[in-house]
Amino acid sequence: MPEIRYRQIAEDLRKKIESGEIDHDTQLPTEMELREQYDASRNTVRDAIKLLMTRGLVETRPGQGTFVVTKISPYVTVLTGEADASAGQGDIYMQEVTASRRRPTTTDPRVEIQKSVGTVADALGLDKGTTVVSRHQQRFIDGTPWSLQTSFYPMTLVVRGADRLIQAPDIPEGVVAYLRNEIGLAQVGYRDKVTVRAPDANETAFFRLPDDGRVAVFEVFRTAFDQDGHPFRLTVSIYPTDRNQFTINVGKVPDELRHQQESAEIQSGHPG
Amino acid sequence: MPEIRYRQIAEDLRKKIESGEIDHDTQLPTEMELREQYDASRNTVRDAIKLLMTRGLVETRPGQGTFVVTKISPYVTVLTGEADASAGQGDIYMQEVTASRRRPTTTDPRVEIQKSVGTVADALGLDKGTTVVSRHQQRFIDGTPWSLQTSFYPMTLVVRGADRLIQAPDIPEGVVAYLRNEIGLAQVGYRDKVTVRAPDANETAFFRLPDDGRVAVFEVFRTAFDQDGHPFRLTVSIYPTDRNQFTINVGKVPDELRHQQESAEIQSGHPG
DNA sequence: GGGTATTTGTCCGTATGTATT
DNA sequence: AAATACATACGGACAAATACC
Repeated sequence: MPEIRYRQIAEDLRKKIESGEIDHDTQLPTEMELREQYDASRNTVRDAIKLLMTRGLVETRPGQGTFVVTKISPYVTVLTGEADASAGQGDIYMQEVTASRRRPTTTDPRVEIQKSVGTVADALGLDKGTTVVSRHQQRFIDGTPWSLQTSFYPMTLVVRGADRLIQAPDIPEGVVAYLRNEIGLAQVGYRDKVTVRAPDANETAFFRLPDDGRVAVFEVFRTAFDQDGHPFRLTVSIYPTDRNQFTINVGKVPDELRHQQESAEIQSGHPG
Repeated sequence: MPEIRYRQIAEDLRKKIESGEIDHDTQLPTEMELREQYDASRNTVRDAIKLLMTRGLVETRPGQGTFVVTKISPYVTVLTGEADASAGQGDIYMQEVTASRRRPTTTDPRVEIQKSVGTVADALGLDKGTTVVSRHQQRFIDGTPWSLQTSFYPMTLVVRGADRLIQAPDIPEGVVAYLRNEIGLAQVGYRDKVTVRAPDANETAFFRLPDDGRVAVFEVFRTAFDQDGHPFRLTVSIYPTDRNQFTINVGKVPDELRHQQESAEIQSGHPG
């Protein structure tokens, strides 16, 4: 154990939190009170609190105090669906297994024509700088920001006749079904790559994350393949790690009986 | 943009880093130099550096300086293998697609008899407190800590004849193959749940992570099901998020041609 | 709405400790 | 042993956000 003051204080507070002595969503003593309790300076107490913050145990609210964070029941996304997913609701082809009545809503896609950068060109098997169509959406669950999603398609698909990719703000039957019906392009499989990184400024704002990099985000790259084994779409989805989890089913698995924990809590909800 | 001094300084440094003006693995100006450059106090400069640290852009080394972090090429783990995985090498049943010559090594399992806690009992469909066998392993790639893995089996499997679960330190043909041959229990599928959380003290030490909670860990729960649709194993695997990534293949996907980036770097290697 | 007390956020200066070269 | 650079700890001052009257 370190003899360093602010770590000792943080350790002591951590124990009190995890033992339940200080309950969820309740307030810690103020910095002045802690300063007296531990006979340390206010800055040292603040260093201890900062440590607990990066560890995700507490949060501070200016003008109010320091509070033990409330765990929110996570959104569950199943990454293994049908390979030929004709899931039907526009670009939302990832199936969601969530608690009862949770329902995702989605903004209309923002459609752009772009030069493909390295990552996109790489995944789609194109040369860097090739023109691609991007369709960007914000997704919410019960009104709270859930995910940012951008799909990239080679411009050649539009040339081949799928012109609604760049026209229609929304494609009700789903892009996969549309491409199959319109130009005979079928999705036979996809590959997901899941990584974690710090959020950028846009993501921090949209998800209302703390503006230091404490809460990381999942970055899911989904590359879809057609009947010839060629990639024809890259979808990049971003999810905050503090309220999301993924499920992957392989082989024969029973349906998930979702024993919903009673302690289901309202979305944390900084009053701000 | 905020008029807050330490955020301005952090922003300015971030731009210089991301524009490449300060290259990877090179040193930033010292705190004293930054103090003069920005005409701020040393503490304010340090606040800026702390912000860049939680965002994972720089790292500090006492006695040396502040350095731009070097991204390390990630270990890639494929979560979708064969449902009846008889993968052959003991408890390592997750297939690894990694750069050339990377090879995992594994410690002998530490075998324990435990009372199942909530999570384990839940996943295995047992009552809380039921006896289970746990087999814990540390896994390395090229000698660097890669993953911590613990598998839980109901004690009833041992009663049914699979006594090497509690005896043998290692089961060369793999636990799945052993259970099939010994007691006719076949794995027909599994379900993975992937979450991210802050590391605990053990994990921080084993992975040699910074001792604040900056670097989170993946927590992968794999529940394996037998031919009757009953869960018979829970495996919990921990991976640091800063050097791991997961791949999920669904449907028909081409083999991955791993265009290894030339910039492959040695493991970051805090000299500590 | 306004004013005030409370609480955290920012910024400064200084001193001393610890790790590395 | 000495110099350098970051880490810890203290104290003080003022700003900003919030709650309450």
